[in-house]
Amino acid sequence: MGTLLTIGEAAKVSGLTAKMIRNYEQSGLIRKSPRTESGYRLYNSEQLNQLMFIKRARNLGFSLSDIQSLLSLWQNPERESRLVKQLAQSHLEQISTKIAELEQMQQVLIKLADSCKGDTSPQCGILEQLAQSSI
Amino acid sequence: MGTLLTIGEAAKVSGLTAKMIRNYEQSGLIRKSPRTESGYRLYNSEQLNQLMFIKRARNLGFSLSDIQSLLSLWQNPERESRLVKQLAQSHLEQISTKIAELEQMQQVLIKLADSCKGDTSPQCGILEQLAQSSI
DNA sequence: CTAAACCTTGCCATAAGGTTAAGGTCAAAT
DNA sequence: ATTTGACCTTAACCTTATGGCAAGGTTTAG
Repeated sequence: MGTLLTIGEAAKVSGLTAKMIRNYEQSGLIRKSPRTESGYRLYNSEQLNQLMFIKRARNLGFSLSDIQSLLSLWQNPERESRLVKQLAQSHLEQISTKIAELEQMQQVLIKLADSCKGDTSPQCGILEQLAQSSI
Repeated sequence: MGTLLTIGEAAKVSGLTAKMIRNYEQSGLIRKSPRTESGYRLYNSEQLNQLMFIKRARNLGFSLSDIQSLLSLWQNPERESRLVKQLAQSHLEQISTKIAELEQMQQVLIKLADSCKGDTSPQCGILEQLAQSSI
């Protein structure tokens, strides 16, 4: 139960890197971990759960700033789930916006690429349209 | 025909910022522009066309490094259009990959958000799943 | 003549790390 | 007992593509 992991072990288990864990500590996302006499960081299972929480949230694209809020809500037993959902939906909107932007680029790029034969001749619709049109 | 623009005017016309134009010059993307006696940069129509080319390529999500290649191909009358098309298609692949990643996040996030009532109670499926599941 | 609106360089900050350096520590093998 | 190799420490710089600010010079309009 009381197993303590070094930063490398915690990194391996959580899927983060040791560097990320140190960064999260320095930026205040997680509390400073206790150290051995020689200065090695040690992580208990509670802190490991926090690290895995962070890893999962990063996988979903949440910013570290959002994750700070999520961690704080997670640890507050009197939270309102409304605030959590707001965060998630705001993030979802950003994702949708980003997808729409990328799809717009994709459409234009496909048209451009179609207008270029892609052979050994210099003639190329991509360059022509980048040079002239109002894309 | 021989109109010369200051950096602020060139920025306005191209849609870039003066800061970006200076950065592009310093990073070697565009050549150093001529200056007035007092040191102000001046842009002629050819350089303005380059700036607009850059702006359009940025709007399509090309990196500055890609744009360096595109500019070089554009200015080389003996280019092979094949190389231009390769660049565009490689960029298209990156866009598709990014879209797929975002859509994956989107799907998971929608499920998570659905599992949270979003009211004034602390109970929240988003936090629960970030805390436990293997997302 | 002066004040606003330009322009200049240079440095710092962002997000989220990766990389490298220079050095301390620990455990196992010799 | 010592050495080796894997691990840990901090610090500092690199990345991408800008934004922002400071401190100062220039130009233009009133």
